[in-house]
Amino acid sequence: MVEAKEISRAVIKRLPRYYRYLGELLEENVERISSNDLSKKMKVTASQIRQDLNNFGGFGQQGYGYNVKYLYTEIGKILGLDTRHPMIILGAGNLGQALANYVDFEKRGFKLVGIFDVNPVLEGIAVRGIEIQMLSELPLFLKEHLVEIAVLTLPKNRAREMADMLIENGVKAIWNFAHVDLDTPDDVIVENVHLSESLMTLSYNLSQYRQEHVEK
Amino acid sequence: MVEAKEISRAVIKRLPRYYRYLGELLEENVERISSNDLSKKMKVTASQIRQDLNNFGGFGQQGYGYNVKYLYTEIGKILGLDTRHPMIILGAGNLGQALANYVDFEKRGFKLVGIFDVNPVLEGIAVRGIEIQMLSELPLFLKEHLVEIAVLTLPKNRAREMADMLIENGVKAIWNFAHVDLDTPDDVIVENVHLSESLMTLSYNLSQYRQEHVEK
DNA sequence: TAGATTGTTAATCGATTAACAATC
DNA sequence: TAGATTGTTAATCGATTAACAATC
Repeated sequence: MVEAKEISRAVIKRLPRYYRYLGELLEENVERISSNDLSKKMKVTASQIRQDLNNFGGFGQQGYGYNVKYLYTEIGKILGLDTRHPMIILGAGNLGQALANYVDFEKRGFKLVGIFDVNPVLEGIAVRGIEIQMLSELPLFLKEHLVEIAVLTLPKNRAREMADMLIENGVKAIWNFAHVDLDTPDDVIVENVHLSESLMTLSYNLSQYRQEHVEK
Repeated sequence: MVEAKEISRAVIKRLPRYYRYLGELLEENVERISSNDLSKKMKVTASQIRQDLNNFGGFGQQGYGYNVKYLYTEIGKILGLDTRHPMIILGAGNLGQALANYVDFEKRGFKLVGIFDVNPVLEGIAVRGIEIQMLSELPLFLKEHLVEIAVLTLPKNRAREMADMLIENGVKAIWNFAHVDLDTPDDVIVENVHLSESLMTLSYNLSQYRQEHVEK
């Protein structure tokens, strides 16, 4: 059977934040929490929390609230953190290496199985136990290994061709740090992280605030 | 005089993307573009483009469209990219160094003036001409230099205390890569980049797609 | 049982799209 | 002038908040 109702992007974007807060509560050994208490911590409305969670099922109990551990586990499942996701990184520059070294990913099921770069100087250098390979070896690698997620941390000119090659070889999701919008078929998931756009948003808010508060 | 109407967050988040596409058109020596043609390139509605831009003024001309260079420049101004933003990085790990090395920021007015870390091994090492200093030197540095933006690329336990210290010393904006929500006064701008949350969103979409298309 | 708090429906608010008169 | 395309108002759609009956 196929899940019918489409869940809005806005809701999904909020799930990881719920997951983070519940994880913290769990570490503090909090057993249960009401939508009201959680709403105060997270600075959202209790109504939104209940509404969001009920997209996926009734995780709470009237008069009690939500069991922290249970809810944490369930959201983890919804986010697909209970399964193993083999992942490769394309581009072993600072950003690629930063992501490779990020321990938490492994905990959440994101298993780094390869790192690739064009720079021959980097060949063979190990990052978290994974030796950097040449990008030219990637097509063969993809034929021999199951890779679910590819992380693109390379310059934008190379990103597009690499995306095409990845898709051709069955990669199903791309975490894209290059400053381009990739053109991909519907069955390939793309999640963009455009850092420069994030910084520009910050810059806008800064200029805006200044204009509103500092009379010239 | 103070700008009255509040512009929605959704619109602001789209501005950098317009800016990017206009920059590309500019490089291709395209002189003018209609909202309709741009909408096809960007895969948004023409209506949205016109609506968005008209929040800031009438940049187009009936029967002609928009002058690419003019619009590019104007959006740049709106985003505050025409002014210099002195910036420091806290945390000189891979991520901090990746951001420090990102050339484009400098082009857009984001001027790196300092890098700080706790690790004494890193002290004095230069990244893009800026020597890494110890975090303990930061309060004094802030008293002697004007810093507008601080980039937080350090572990979450340290992020919160550092944010407090930065704010106390007059820093007006924080680009936060730590996995915490900072508690800051209204006049301090915080832009969060929660990478793990982005990856979880990707993971959700992957699991979701699989459930919808692969019957068990 | 009484009190607390969810799940869910209804009301409100905001954002997107459509339509078209204004105008270059 | 005729054609193109904006700027802007109105209509629609979607997301958030409020309210409350259901129920633990």
